[in-house]
Amino acid sequence: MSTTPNIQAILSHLPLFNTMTNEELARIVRHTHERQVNKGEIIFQKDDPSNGFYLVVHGQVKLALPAANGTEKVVEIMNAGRSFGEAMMFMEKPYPVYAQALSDSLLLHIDRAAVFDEIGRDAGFCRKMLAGLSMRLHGLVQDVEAYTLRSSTQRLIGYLMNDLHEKNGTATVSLPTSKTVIASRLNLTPETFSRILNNLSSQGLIAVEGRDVTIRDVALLRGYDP
Amino acid sequence: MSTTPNIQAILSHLPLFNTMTNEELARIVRHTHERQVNKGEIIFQKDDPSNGFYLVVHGQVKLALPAANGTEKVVEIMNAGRSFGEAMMFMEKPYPVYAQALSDSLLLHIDRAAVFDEIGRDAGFCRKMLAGLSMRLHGLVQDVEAYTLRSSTQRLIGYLMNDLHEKNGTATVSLPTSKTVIASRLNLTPETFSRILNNLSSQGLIAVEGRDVTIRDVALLRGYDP
DNA sequence: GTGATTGGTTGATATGGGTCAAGGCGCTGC
DNA sequence: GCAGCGCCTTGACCCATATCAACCAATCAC
Repeated sequence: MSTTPNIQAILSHLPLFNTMTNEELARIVRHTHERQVNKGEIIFQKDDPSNGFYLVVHGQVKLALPAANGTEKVVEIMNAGRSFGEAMMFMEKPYPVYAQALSDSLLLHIDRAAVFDEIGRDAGFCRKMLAGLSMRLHGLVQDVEAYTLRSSTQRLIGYLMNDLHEKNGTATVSLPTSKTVIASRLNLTPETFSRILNNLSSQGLIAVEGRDVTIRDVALLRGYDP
Repeated sequence: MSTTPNIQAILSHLPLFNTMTNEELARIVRHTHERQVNKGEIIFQKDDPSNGFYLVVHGQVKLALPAANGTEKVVEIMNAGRSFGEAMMFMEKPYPVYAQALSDSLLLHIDRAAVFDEIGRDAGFCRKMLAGLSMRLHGLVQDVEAYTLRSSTQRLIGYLMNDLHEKNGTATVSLPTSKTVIASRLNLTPETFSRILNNLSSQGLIAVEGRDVTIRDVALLRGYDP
């Protein structure tokens, strides 16, 4: 017995699979298995070989690079609905990052074989995989732009802008995880992250309360200079 | 009359196309056109819409991001045989970078329509496109690692290591373009680039003569600390 | 040949963000 | 209730790399 939700039902709601016939989906499901991970658990290590890709059904996962003296650099924070590890499936290379659960999470792992098989049968699926990889690539170019061309304050503002649930004039962002992890994602130390929030607050541009950030004037913040 | 080489012949030697039948190739060729560009010429601007991808037949192209006060950040330097612009073809987004010829170059432009068409017919082709995108993605992750986790000296050494034509103990790298462009690629100012080369030289680890860098001891350089 | 332009080097100085250290606040466990 | 631990903040200081400025060498225009 298990609390297993219906894998096929889950997949059928995801963009990557939602145009598949039941028969196609069934083939995928046959090569999919669930993986329940606890907060802090490592999903795969850097340099592990890849034989499929993962989907976050619920929970939260980070991709990160090990850095000096046990520290890390967070590359991506992934919430429910996102997939990861596709790219390594198509190459003969091991994972260049490791994956760790930020909270208790339910993942699906889809075997490379099923994906390769389906690519051969379904050009639409192939195009979706291409689109997915293209999105990731685009995101990484944005990241490179941010890391190399923008100041720490600009990176933080950019992050808020992406995650904000735009209301009218005032907007709110709920940070999806700890400030330390987000700081790392933005290539900042927690200290600097804290100071920037503090600085923007004292200028009246934002208000911070725990993980909730209120943006007084979106346009003003977007145009912030230094 | 033209000095036009045979497009089909060129394509047939590239990994992406070399398993195609003549018929398949002919379809691609029908949607391919040459583009001769002079040194310094812009191939496309950031935010231009994409309707295909490019191949460098000969010459050299850089992808770059505009930065403050007319400067730029070089994202990638591409030599003959490389392709670029694939990812944007699969999304509804404009180019996130601009492309400029670093030397007089001959490019091929392959229309998105031909690619999409061929993806529908040839799963092998699709897999190769996926592999190509995956390689780019992997490269960008490496870049992110370099920018965020490594010192300027380590980035420069890493660059030399990738480009070296490994001999026995001693190795040689011929910088593929000006030091200024490579510096930008590594997210360094020309001044810092120059100083690092100088510094490594004075430690006897490398010898620099114009664009030729000789590495005395590859293992020693690879293990260099700061 | 001469001036102008491009690419590279060198030195002096500035600074953004990191590092180190200490302390606070709010959990969770018992 | 309080010990202990994560997470966050604050302050003092430091350092890697950028910036600014001057200059040199090679190449190019004509």
